Amino acid sequence: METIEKEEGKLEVILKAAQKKFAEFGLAKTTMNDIAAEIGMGKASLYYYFSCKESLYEAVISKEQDHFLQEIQKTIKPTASAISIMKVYAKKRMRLFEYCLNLAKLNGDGVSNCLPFVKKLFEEFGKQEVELISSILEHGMNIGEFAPIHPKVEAEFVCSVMLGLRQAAKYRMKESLMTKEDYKNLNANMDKAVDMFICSILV
Amino acid sequence: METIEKEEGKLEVILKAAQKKFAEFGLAKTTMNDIAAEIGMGKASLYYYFSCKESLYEAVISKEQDHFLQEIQKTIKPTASAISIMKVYAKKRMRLFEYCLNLAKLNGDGVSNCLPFVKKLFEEFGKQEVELISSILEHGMNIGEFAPIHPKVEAEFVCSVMLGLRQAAKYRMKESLMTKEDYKNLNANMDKAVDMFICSILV
DNA sequence: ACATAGACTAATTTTCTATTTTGGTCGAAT
DNA sequence: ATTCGACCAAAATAGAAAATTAGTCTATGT
Repeated sequence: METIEKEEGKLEVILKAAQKKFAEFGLAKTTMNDIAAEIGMGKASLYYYFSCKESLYEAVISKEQDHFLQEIQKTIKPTASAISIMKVYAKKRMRLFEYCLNLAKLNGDGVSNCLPFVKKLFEEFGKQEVELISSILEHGMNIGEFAPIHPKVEAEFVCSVMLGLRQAAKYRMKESLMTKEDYKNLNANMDKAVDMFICSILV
Repeated sequence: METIEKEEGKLEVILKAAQKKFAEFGLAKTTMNDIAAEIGMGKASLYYYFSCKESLYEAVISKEQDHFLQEIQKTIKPTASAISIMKVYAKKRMRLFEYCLNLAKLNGDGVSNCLPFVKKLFEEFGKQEVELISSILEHGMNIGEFAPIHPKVEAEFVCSVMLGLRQAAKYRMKESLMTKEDYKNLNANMDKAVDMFICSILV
């Protein structure tokens, strides 16, 4: 029995095409045809794998979310100091958003004018990130780096600041698209904010 | 020669009506008729005082801006510690936005999908606030409370965080309107962020 | 001159309708 | 198990018709 991997599963191929098209046009402006055409398939065939457009979009977001959280998890070594983990977190978070474009869009566009199920996806991701940061903070408390705090409360605060800085960057930018310069500035602000936060909870 | 003040100037009356209506409906959805009707005037008469709708809106924003900056200036006593000034600033800023509704809207709504002249108004206000905070930080440096920093850079960072937190709050809120609870949370986050910031630049 | 407003216009917005596109289904083919 | 052409109903789009609205001009009273 040979497990040949020359071909990735069809599902994977579809997801990649969908990821690409959704990132390019957004959920509303991407048609099922766009996605099918991208991989030379018939539109109807997509419905063999996904019950509807929304579920395909959900799968794409889920994929990016998993990738995001998995990559972040890698940076968390129980041996490392919580301080350095938090610092690495901020940096890696920014870099990951460049790959997880749909996730980034979810964080960048307003969530008020979007479908309820998209809002749910965003909130779910937010919750998971709060959870993750909570665990880092707890780790820091356990090894005596951080003062006794409410991990969840503080994690929510940090997430608000990070989300906010991204929004503020979009708000302030000159063109309708963020330039390299904008990203550089955003990165700097993120690092600064996280440093400040860490400083504020040191023992 | 007697200076009777029983009647406020017509210009003032118009500005108040415009402020009210713009705050209620926004720039686009407020008609010159709405404003004129509010004070029992003919629409055409407004054009005796203001050349166009935009200039009337500008005047309203200017008025709120002046009020905002003037009120803030009051809190800055050269004798007070820069630390306390910054803390008061954060609190007063939030309270003032509840009165300067059009200014708050400018800060709350996205600025990307609006007229260029509105974007300019926002940027101008932003600049003035950066200037103001800069002066507070410099004051703090002069009296030896704050470490040697670049006041403008730090001021811009604080403004980004404050703008961002407001945006994040809008992002996270359940309803399309902010509840008392949302405001309470936003207030807490603002205070916390400013405290953190102050802490980060102490000598 | 100072203020005000009715009547008017050009431009913009809104509304309504005809047309196309798109999400989704089904049965046939492979 | 997988793919797709043909089809449908719903949604988006486009374009013309109708209604609002910003702004002007002139007349009128003060």
